[in-house]
Amino acid sequence: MIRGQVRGEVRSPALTRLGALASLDQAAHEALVAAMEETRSVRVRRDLMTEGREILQPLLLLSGWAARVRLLPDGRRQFLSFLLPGDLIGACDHPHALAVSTVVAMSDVQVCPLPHAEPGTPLHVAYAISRAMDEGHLLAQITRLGRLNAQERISDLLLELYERLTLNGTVHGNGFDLPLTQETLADALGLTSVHVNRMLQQARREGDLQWRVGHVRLTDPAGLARKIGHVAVRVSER
Amino acid sequence: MIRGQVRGEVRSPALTRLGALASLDQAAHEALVAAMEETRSVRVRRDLMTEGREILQPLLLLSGWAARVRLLPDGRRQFLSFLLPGDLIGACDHPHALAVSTVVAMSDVQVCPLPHAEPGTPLHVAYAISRAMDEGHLLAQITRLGRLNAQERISDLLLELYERLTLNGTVHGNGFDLPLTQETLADALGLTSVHVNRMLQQARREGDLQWRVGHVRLTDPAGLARKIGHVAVRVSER
DNA sequence: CGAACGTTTGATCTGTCTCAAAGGTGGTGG
DNA sequence: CCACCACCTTTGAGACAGATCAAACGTTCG
Repeated sequence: MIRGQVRGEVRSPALTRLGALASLDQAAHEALVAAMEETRSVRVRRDLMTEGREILQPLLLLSGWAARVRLLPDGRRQFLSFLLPGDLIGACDHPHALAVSTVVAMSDVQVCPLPHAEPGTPLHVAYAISRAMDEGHLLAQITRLGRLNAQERISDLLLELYERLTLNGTVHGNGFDLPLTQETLADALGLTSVHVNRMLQQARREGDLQWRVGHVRLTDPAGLARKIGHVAVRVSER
Repeated sequence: MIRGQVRGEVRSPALTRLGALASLDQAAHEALVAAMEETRSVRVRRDLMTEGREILQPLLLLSGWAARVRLLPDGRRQFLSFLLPGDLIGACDHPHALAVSTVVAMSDVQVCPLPHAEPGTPLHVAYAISRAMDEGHLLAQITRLGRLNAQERISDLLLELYERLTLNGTVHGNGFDLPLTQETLADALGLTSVHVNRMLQQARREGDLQWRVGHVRLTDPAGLARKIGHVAVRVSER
């Protein structure tokens, strides 16, 4: 149990999230502190990992947002998923693993090497759960793109982000910072920025949300979820 | 090394694939044979796993096709990915894992419990690679739905299936069996069956492929890949 | 032979895209 | 403190890819 009763330095959204996935023990705490010694900052728009290149070191995202992205030869761009504090980056466990997607910083971010976890330990469990949730988010993204209309896509994604950020304690009064432009949102949702703009206006008119650059507030997350049939990702009991 | 020089009973597309991912040793071979003792058949359209329910036992798909699918409250359906012989089903390693998607049999299939693999063994590596490829396929699906048009989506998916089936040796003369209707294809590609039909006709007219119920042949896979900018999933060196 | 299932066709409609330009807003330097 | 620039957001008009609805046509198989 590290949450709260530990020196200030290790309190962070990233740790709040990992602690929410599994009750971390002393060993986990030590591994985290050790890894965080090697924290490094990466500027917005810089790549953290490149598709097709070997993964030299899996990372833990400590602060800021990143995204997995794929670029088509003709310039089309598709964001595959967003990575938030506490998310693992490039954690796969076979030798000479290649990154299956590029990971780019959506804001200035801090990352550290992924703390080592012995099989069977709480931290190891937290990683497994994190990976399972990641997969759940990819499936949600597929469903969004394949079968939801523009309006639903936007609400569904914002609800996902709302739920994920709630896990690491950075949602306040149903609002949260989101370092995305309407253009990046569009490239995540398979839409154009013009259409995203119009749909956001409509959502505001209907009172579903408030938007200003870098920040959204959902008026009534539960109600919105009901309205569009959104269900949260669940990967283990309770 | 099991490929080929082993009793007939253990030659199968599923094993060919696993052997292609990592050079399997005697231990792997024995684990596979043991697990296959408990092979069970599942009828087309039956569920192999249900979203939100605990995964009692991870499975190995031995023959036939399955698919991960998500159903929306109003009846919309989205196929998330297809599972082919040699693919793992529900292999995640945290306690009380819940299935993040329903898995349904697209044809009559055979499955067995996932053979046990010790960390560090070839079979374990094969599983890790298989999971990484699975993730790659999900990312490909996201890109298809988000940024490709109808024509490209169809070609891209067929190319993926072509490449995956090549891995387990069931492609002959650039053709392969595919137990999908135009309707199921549509639900995988985020289109309507009517539109899939028209785009398939166009592809045939352009000489890209031949289609008959349950079977496709790609005239020139490499050329088609070039034409639409398709790239195969790669997760490790070589 | 009939029923079930999958494919094909036609006509019309609409959600989203495209292109193009104007309006806001925040930050930086003079 | 103002002027300017870069970056977002907003607006309008028109075009098009793909949806919708409805019906007919083939096959396969019991």
